[in-house]
Amino acid sequence: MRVSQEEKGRSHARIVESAARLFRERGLDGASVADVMKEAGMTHGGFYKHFEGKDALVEAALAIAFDQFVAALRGEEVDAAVSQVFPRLASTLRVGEAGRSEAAVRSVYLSDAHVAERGLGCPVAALGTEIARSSASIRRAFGAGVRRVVEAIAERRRGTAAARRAAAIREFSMLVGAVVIARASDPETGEEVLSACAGDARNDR
Amino acid sequence: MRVSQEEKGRSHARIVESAARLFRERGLDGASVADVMKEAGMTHGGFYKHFEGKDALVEAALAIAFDQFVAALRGEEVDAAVSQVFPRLASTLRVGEAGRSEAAVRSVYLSDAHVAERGLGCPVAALGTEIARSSASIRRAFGAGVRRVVEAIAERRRGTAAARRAAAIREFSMLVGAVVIARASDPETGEEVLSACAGDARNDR
DNA sequence: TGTACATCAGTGAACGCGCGTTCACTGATGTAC
DNA sequence: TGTACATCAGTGAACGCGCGTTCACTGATGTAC
Repeated sequence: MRVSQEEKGRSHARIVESAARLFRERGLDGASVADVMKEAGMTHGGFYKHFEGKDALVEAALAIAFDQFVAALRGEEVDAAVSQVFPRLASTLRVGEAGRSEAAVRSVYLSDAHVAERGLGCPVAALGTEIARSSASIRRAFGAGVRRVVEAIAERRRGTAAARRAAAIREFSMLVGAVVIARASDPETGEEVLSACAGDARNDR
Repeated sequence: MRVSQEEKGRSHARIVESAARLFRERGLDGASVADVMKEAGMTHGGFYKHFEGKDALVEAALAIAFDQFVAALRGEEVDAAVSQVFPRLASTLRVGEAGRSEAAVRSVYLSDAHVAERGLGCPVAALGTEIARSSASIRRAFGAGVRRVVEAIAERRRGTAAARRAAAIREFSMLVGAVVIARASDPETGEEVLSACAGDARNDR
């Protein structure tokens, strides 16, 4: 039966949010269109009234996953579930003070909560290697998300614009690598990697 | 028809090597058992004379992918195709001198050749986020590979054993993150990330 | 060393299954008058 | 404001397809004597 335009809008939002979580949890291949529609409280047939196909859903899901993640990095209001994954960022990171602000991003990104919660965490650490094999259009959307993340991290740093940006890229790369490795390894190896990356280089020299 | 034990051994090796390349190129889900067997010059039915199932093949493929990668990092003899991806490491990195040796690992890992050649490059950057969703047994094999890589990188550094190891983990995490991001993004974003990570932090301060 | 026979690596058809997508249908919504 | 009708969001069965795995079969290899 037909539903109202407002109801359709709400359905659309539920589909995208379910996709954003399920893709990060189970991977792009591991979450089917039917899984996403079921999670959104519908049956799979109606999906094509909202999207051209699965690839379009992936792009929409990536966009809101990056929205949520960047908002958390900026210390903006995020919904309750997301703020459970990035708690300290949401509550303390609005402070402009550079040193502490940088350290907070690192410790929250490498936290057990974030490593354990793929579905609500960083889309790069959740999906990176699979996106690399996706269409150019999906990779363009992903790259745009990466640039927004880099800007959010760079804002918390000192120095010239170029230096802050380069440092933010190096920091983000290390964080992504650490969480990817930790999630893909046995717990002991994972914990060693996380704690080595959580410490600053100066502590070990 | 039955073949000799030597022939079976050669078949086994061809299957594992095809798998090691195809899994890295196409992903664990993207490369089927039939694809791997075809690449090895056989039909899919015979696969189960060699492995219990696809998971066992994934473990064997990861083991030799890490073997090749660690050998390249150590500057040991590797086969011609692999040395095309890691050329400078194979030829110059046997030198024990720390500073230059570290820089060589970084520049080779971040090279265009490595970023472009998923199939023969670092298994972590090629498969990390998919392995994270695999069985505990596969993750244990992966973690063991990660530890071997960390040891190979740590050997090229100065300082106490613990400091070298921690620094190697941070360096490897950054390299993995940078290549994962570069491959998953549009070319412009990818190049910015690679060049920011190739430069040392001191250049931007 | 030769012979008879059991073994088993590899083939290719077949299996059940879940996938992305299509389609005829339903009935409430939105619109034209 | 009320009526008649076109629209279309959502349902659930069905599609073709490729997947991992199984199986009967073949015939060279390996072994027992």
